[in-house]
Amino acid sequence: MSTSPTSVAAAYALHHHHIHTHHHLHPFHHQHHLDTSNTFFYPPPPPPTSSDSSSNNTNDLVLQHADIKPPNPYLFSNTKSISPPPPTSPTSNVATAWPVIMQHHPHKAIEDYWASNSSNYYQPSTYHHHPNYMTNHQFLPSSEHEHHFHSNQPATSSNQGILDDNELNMIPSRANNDTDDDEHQLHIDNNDLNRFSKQFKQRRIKLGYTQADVGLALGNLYGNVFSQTTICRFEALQLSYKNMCKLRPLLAKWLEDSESQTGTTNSMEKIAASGRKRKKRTSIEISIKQALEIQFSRNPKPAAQDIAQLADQLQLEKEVVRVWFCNRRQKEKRVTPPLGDGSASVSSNHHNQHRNMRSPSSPSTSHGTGGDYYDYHYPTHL
DNA sequence: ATGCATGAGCA
DNA sequence: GCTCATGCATA
Repeated sequence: MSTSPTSVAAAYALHHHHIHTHHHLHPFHHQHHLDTSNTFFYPPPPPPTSSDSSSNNTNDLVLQHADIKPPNPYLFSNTKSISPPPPTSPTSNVATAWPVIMQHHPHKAIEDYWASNSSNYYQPSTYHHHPNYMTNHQFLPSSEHEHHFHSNQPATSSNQGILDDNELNMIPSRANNDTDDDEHQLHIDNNDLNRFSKQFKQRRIKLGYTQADVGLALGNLYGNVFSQTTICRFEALQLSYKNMCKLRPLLAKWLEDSESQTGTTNSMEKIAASGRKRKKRTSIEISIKQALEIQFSRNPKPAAQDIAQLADQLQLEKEVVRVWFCNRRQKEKRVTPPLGDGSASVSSNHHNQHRNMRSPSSPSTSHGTGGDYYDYHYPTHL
């Protein structure tokens, strides 16, 4: 909150080219859907004051991934298709294969589900089904790295003083704390990410771009667009460690390019909606959420049967409950996980992930801190 | 900024 | 059915 009212531009353009070849002037102009809140505000004339004091260390940010190819002019250029982006940089596991994958293969079960709940679905206005949309899944290594997460940094509160302006100091964190050897490396990365994300946000704002703009720009650069949500989460370190690492080089490059060519104009358009129905977001009552939280603290991975039962008790669809748990688990894996109260910590057999101890005081009671959303204090559960 | 959702890929 | 990346819609 407190963000400028214009901060959210939830429109996406999908007119990026896929790597190989063509581009196209996107045929879609989706003008509606610019509902009130999601207005478009395009990069206001970047007040480029290059050499901003704080940016003295520009390199500090953009460098690390030397693999990233040099800046290109096609940033934000709507009309163009630039030549193929770097298909094979290391970082590019991220941007390599760009199959235009757009086939839907509906799972039978889902179809059935839809059929029986048609009223709960609507036509999404997404670019997901656009031919140029690509998922990043394909080039993702594979899921292993489970053990890389627990290094949670006190992202917010602990280092408030930081980056006030031109400070680039590093995050205090547990620098000298060499508890875990194998984790050592990770901490470094985490600090790096932490610092980067902050700087990124600062500069992004300085350049006058919204999170949504950045997402679109990445599409121009690499061919794959990202949503405002993703950029937001990146800045807030609310992505998995791996995901953060994957996006960092892309964002670093964008930043570099943007800062170098101030003044470029750009235009982005949203593409038309298409495709399939999307389930309406179910709103789970706060009390129900509390119950779910309690269950989660007891067993983050309930069996199908448990889910069914829970769903029944809570009067929710089983699928909703299942998804809730999936999302909840994912949340635990973010670089900056939700703060939970110690008492409810997950049992988990594998190395217990230390949650970030952002505020020593923990929370289970209603404290006025900003933490809120998850500060239900588990009422002695069932 | 974030809650609930989708879908690919894997087991 | 899970994980993981990602996003629509909304608070």
